[in-house]
Amino acid sequence: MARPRRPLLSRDRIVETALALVDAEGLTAVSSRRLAAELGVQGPSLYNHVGTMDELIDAVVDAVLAEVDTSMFGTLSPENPSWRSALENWAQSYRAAVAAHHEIVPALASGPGRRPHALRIADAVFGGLVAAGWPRREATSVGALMRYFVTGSALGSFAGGFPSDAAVYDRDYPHLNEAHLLAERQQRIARDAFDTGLKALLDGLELRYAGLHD
Amino acid sequence: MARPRRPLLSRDRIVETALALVDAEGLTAVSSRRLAAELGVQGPSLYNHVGTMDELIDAVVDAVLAEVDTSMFGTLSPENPSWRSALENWAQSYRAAVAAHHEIVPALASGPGRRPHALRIADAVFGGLVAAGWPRREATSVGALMRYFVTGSALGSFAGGFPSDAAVYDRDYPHLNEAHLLAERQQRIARDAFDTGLKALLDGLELRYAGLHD
DNA sequence: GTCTATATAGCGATAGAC
DNA sequence: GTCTATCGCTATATAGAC
Repeated sequence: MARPRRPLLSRDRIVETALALVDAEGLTAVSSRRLAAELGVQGPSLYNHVGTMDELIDAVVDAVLAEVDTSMFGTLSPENPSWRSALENWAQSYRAAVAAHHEIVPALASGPGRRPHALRIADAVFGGLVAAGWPRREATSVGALMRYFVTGSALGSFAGGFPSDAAVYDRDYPHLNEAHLLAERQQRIARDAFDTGLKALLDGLELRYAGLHD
Repeated sequence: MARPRRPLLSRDRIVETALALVDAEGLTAVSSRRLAAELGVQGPSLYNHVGTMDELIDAVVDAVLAEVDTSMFGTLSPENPSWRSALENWAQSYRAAVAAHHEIVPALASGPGRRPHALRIADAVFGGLVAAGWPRREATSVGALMRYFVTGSALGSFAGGFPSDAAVYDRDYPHLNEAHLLAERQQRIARDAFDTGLKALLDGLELRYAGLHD
């Protein structure tokens, strides 16, 4: 085939397909040839729409971050300074987005990169906190430390994925049912730890906020 | 050279050299050939001591975790229930270990894997918290959530490394000095966020601890 | 039983034809 | 804008030297 009348590929379609592939088979399944095959195309064709493979993975991560809801920060103001519920809502939304694509986790850690939605999120959080009465310098710290906790939770909870690990469990737990129970139990523990940590963190921040405003 | 009288390689020496290589040139510099060259040996020779390259990286990560100090947890008891300072000390030690080898960060995120020291750490934390009066179920959550925050901080603070990014900054900030200032500033922000978050988290946990014991 | 040598398969990426 | 062809790279398996 030579040049088709209408493009077969687009950057969006590539990113979309790559995310589906990551979800289904993990990050290592994404190679130029494999992904191209999924798109009904030859490997090098991708490079007309994407600079490098690393850049593509970055775009896939950003697509996941696009699902994070920061809308509540936009409603904050001196009259409605409910920053606590905004942070809580955002943290849960972030966790849910990563949980829905847990194979992406290792890539999440590879630096901030150039990820528009990461910036959008950081900006929304910072703006909301300032609007709710946090000093700018404090708001920077709070935004960062909340991000630390949320991403750390995502990593700790979902990294290394259980599904693909089933074979490993098998050696020690010959009954697959038990392996599933183990994974579920681990998930419940992670959920509890996240909720407990989020509450403790927000409680601690309320103390700090009160200390700043007396 | 054929078989030498005395082994040139050992697993420890390989891991040690790999860590030095990671520190100096980053994770991507570690390939079988490159690492073997560093050891004065041919690439495939490594496979006599190491299963796969991934397993080696896991061992390198574990070597970093070996530097994390958990000794204070061993001193906790009903008579000395100072779990707060033990957690604080441990968190700072963890951060310091990762900071000393920040190029390792992306690997830190690739699942728990089989890392003996990670288990040692989790066990020490859990044991100390229980000795200090935390119920077992709560201690599990607290250990996990603290790990979330600490690893998330390490990732957020050190991922993507600044040194190798200098070229990227260059485009927007033609003066290298400014790039350095930027990196330093970013480091100070991360440090502030970590300290603020650690304090808030521990404050929140003290509230919880008090709630459990009345 | 530890190393070297060789070979396979797959990777990202580029060049040039159409 | 997609193709074919190709380069140089990688991890890893296997065979054989000593």
